[in-house]
Amino acid sequence: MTHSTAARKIKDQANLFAALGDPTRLSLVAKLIDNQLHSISELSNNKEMTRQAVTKHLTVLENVGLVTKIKEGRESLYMIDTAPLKSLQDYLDIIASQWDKSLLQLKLFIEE
Amino acid sequence: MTHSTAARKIKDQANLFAALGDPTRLSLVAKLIDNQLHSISELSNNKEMTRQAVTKHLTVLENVGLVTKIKEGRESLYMIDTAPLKSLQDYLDIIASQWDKSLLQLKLFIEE
DNA sequence: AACATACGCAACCTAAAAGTTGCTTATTGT
DNA sequence: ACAATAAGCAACTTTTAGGTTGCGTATGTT
Repeated sequence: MTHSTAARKIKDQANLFAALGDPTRLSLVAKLIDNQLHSISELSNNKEMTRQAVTKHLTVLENVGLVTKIKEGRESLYMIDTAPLKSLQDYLDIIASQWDKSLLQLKLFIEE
Repeated sequence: MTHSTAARKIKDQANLFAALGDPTRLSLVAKLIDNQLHSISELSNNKEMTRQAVTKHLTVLENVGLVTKIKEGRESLYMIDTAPLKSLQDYLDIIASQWDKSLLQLKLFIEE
């Protein structure tokens, strides 16, 4: 329940970035972006690593809310959730706007 | 010069995410966003870690192009570069739009 | 000249991430 | 019933990230 201090927030944000900070997980997101359900063994195909390794990566993505697991029969199906991605977009927008504001203030300072 | 295969691209992108995937580096970016030059020792203040640790984090940020180092006298001054951030924004936009497109196709499929 | 400040370099430690191997369980197909 | 497929669990190894300590060097200050 992530009790909301500023340090907590920045840590959550960092965890989200970190979840995407791995080539394997990034390619998993790319595969899942078609909005379909994908099983673990399907996602493990064409990867030069074991199924268990892929499972771990999927768990990392799940822990930050980027994917959801649905058990169906003997399969574990994963689907993407874009809400965290939108959160990241907002974060980057804030940084960018903050930067623009600083630039403006710098300009005003120089011209005064 | 990062010879541009698809694997290379996804790795670069992952490195960029990974660079932001640490609370310390995220707070460094927050400090640098004021568009001013900041020395290492200044950036090390109020942090419960050594100057050398901060230096390492700055190097990570520098390696992905998020900051630039300028040597001035005995000081090493860092400034932010937002180009990589914009690249990340573009990346997230692409993912989001891809997701929307998939949703549309799914809707069309269901309705046909 | 003497001292303090700012930093670089390199070796080292430790904890966590990434990945493997081996085994077990549950589900599906024949 | 039997074989094959899909996945979970746990122990283990290896690599890397994050951080410290110690020392040297350059620049600034008095």
